[in-house]
Amino acid sequence: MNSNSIKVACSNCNLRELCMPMGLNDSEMERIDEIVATRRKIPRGENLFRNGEKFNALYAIRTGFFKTCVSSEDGRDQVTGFQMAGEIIGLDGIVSDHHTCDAVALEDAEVCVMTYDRIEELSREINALQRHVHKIMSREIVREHGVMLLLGSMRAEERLAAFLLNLVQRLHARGFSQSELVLRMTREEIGSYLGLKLETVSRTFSKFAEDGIIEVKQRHVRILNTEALKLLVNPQTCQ
Amino acid sequence: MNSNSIKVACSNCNLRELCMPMGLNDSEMERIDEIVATRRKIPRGENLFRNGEKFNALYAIRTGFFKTCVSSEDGRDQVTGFQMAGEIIGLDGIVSDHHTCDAVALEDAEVCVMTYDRIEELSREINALQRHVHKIMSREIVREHGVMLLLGSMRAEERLAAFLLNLVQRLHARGFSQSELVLRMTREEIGSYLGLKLETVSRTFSKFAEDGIIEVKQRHVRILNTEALKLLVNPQTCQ
DNA sequence: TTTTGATCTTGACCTGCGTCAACCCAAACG
DNA sequence: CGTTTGGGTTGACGCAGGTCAAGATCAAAA
Repeated sequence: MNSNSIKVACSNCNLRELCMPMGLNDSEMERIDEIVATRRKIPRGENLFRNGEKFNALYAIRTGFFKTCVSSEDGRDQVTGFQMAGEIIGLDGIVSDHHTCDAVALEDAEVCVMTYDRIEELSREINALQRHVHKIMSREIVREHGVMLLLGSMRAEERLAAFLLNLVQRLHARGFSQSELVLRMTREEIGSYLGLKLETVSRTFSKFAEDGIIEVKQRHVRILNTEALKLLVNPQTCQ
Repeated sequence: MNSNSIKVACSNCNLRELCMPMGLNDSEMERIDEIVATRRKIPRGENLFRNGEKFNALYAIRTGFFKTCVSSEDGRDQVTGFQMAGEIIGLDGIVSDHHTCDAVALEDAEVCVMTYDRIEELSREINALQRHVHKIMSREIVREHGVMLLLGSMRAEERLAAFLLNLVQRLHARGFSQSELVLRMTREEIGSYLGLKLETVSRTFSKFAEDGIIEVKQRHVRILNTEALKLLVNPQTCQ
């Protein structure tokens, strides 16, 4: 019984509302614990998985921050998302049994490794888990719809405003400030995600700062006027 | 026993490889048939479902052609996909129990209504179905990654080329020509999907036609030079 | 402490696509 | 059979954001 063995259990993980189904009875909870085969630490800058690798597990982020990105054959790169504690990555691998994107840790991270076989097995027996898995995938589809809307129809300021609001909202749900955040990614990565060049991201940050909407010092951002950001994203509605 | 009653069965549907799992034994196949509760016809221009409506079923397209679109509160609109026979729509509704986008028939269509409760139930018992459902959702996630790459990093010509190639490829898989297609959507809908204005779509079609890559007559498109299109999408690679 | 390399900022200029407007075309209809 | 109407095309022009280049800033290494 080393110090790790008690920690590897969803039932006493403080992130369980984020990545596990709710309303389980004790025996179900016990079984769910079996899903997490092992933990894995990923130092900043390293890959959790790479495009082309064999898929065999989903990962629940315990600590740290990731980006996922796809790339076309000719080297074009697109960040498809930023993931934080409690979120699940690896869903892209199910369809072809191989991962189709890269997942890179943007800070030292630790993930729970959940083998897909075990998830399949258990979700046949525990209805709540089955539904939960479906919901996680559906949520990802809906999130991506939102990104498509952003990439397809918003201007630079709107994109960056939406991005910041989304980030603080998710951080807030994890107990962090509603108005202050530390960006774990570079301007270039933000730009890639938002379909902008890094210079445009930088300029837009400066513009927001000039307008008194935010304060920026390198990767530290303080939101001074949330309403103004919301207004930027939804010009007509909030007037 | 009316003429309809024999038709409502996946086991003798010619689209079954497209929307159902493979390698089932007879008794499993029989059970799968139960998934399709009913069929529904949607005339051109009508909605299969709308944003906000209660979710309770997924739909397999039997005939016809759909678009799905999301819209922001301030009326911005984004086409998130075009779906054809054998494809499944409605996955967006699972996460919140309500649909989060609109599905509109672009030509008279018929869908198989598969209630979600029944899918859940059966996929607990039939492993192949469970895996199939997961794969369908994962495939949608991967598809959307591709769209994000397109929207985030491609120029107009590249986007339209990728769009055309994707369409013919899917049509070809359904037994249609590799080089000829009839667009079921307007220039504006193509533009919305690709993050372009309809004028740009029209101009780019004309440009392709001038360059001898395609022939366009209204919504009829004939691809004269597939390689040129591929080259546009992947400038470096295919040289 | 200095050096180095990565990241970020800012300016000047350019261009791809959006905007606006006029016109064309074909199917639907009285 | 002319008219209407929704969709498509094309041109002229402007601008948001890309490109290129020069510094600034900061953290890690030496």
